[in-house]
Amino acid sequence: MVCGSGACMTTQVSIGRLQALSPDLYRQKSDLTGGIPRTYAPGETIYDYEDDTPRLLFLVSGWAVSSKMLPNGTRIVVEFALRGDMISTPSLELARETVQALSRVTVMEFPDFTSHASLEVSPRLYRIVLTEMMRRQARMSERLANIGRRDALERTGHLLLELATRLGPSRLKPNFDGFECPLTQADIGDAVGLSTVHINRVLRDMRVGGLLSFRNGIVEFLDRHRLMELVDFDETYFTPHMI
Amino acid sequence: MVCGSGACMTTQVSIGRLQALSPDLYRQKSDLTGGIPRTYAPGETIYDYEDDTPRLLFLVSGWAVSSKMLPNGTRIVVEFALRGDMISTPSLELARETVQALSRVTVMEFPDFTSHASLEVSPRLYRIVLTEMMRRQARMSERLANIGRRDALERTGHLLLELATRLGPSRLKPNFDGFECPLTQADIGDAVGLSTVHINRVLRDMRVGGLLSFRNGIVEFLDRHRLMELVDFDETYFTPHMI
DNA sequence: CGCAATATTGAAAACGATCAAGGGTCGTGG
DNA sequence: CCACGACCCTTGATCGTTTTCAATATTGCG
Repeated sequence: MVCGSGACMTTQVSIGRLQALSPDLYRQKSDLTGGIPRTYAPGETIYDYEDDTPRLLFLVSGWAVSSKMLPNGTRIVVEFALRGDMISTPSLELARETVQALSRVTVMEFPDFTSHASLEVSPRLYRIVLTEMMRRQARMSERLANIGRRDALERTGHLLLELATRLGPSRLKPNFDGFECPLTQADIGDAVGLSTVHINRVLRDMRVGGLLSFRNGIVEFLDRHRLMELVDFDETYFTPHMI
Repeated sequence: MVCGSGACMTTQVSIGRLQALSPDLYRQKSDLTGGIPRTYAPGETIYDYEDDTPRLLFLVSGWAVSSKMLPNGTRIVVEFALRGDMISTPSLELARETVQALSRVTVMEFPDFTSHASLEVSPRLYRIVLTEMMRRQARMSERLANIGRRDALERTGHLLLELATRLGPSRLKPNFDGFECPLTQADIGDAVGLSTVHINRVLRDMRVGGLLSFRNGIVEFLDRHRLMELVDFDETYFTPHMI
């Protein structure tokens, strides 16, 4: 479905790179020493439940998608992972999810201590993993609500607003309300349970309605306030804990 | 939405009761000593993110539902919890979920060690919580796929087959393939993202099609094999890890 | 420059929601 | 014992949304 583009490359991750994480995350995650940094190109598979042994992966920069294929040939996106997110746990194996890079991505890789009873693990490390899993569950719970009980406009609006909120204030240009977004319309459709064609129509309606524009990999909120009202998006769902 | 029927009652949970858990679960969960047993009547609220302080709750017997209300007035069911499931974590607070009893229910309650950095916690306890969260994520991931990429028949078929698989072999009568199910059609609709009316029609179609019957709180598989094929249900998704 | 992936639009059809009305069951109180 | 209300189930008719199919741009990239 997504064409991989070569083998995984291992690189050095400089301190500067790690500090691309927000201050809070950096303080917390920097406890995770001994990880192996790796980078992936867009389209590459980072983790595949079928081939790979469980390990812990933290996304340092870039976008990744965790999805699964169904027997009927369709795909469902379980979540889009952003910098700071833990993108792999043994649960992905249970859930049969595959993680792929959507942009150039840097991850830190750790051995999966949760499978080895013998490993002595610091409570602090356990706490970090637990926290990440709780946040993931909160995101999944929100996605469930999105797909299950909202119409097409609300679903796509919610998804893009969620991503904007999780990314934090944009640093693209001054006075620009939006973000760089490597998703295709097919990705969005697979995330909100709609066909690609319909995502296209919904995005057009939003554009002509002066709500938001998504072209050439850039999402711009033309009127974020009105969009939030229209899809009734509650920002406090995602702040401050979930970001 | 569901009328509570009185205050929560605290009772003794005999060893016999705890052993209602499957052997594996019992062996594992019996490490959890010091919990407080409680029982709830159908319709009672077990945990409400708005009122309650985080704590860990394990379902010993009965059915519970974890759901959330959306600003647009609709409800989404995040999961149905069965015996052995951990039904409350701090993530429910993030995700704004409420847990209610669907039948008479017994739970074991523990303080939430994950919020208190000071608490010395055994790695074993951490492991149990982690395992439960992984299983919950796997279930949520499956529910996401169900709602997002399947039609009405497949969704309801999958849900009922999943519940049957998680419950294990029925002990109702010999040669009976089915289970006692305290869900209403509205519960099912809120779990799979369909209207109550449509759930009703789908169940009728399944009944007249000789696939399954759900009447008076009893789900009976009239032809489980054909149903599984029709909705292409892959049992290995749920066995053996997830049960 | 050319190919492959992605985006765009229209028309027709399928699917599920909604509205409306009625039926069954259970528990409670007169 | 029956009447009543609450809750849940059931069915028909209609409406609206979203899917599907098909054809045509457009974009990105080697």
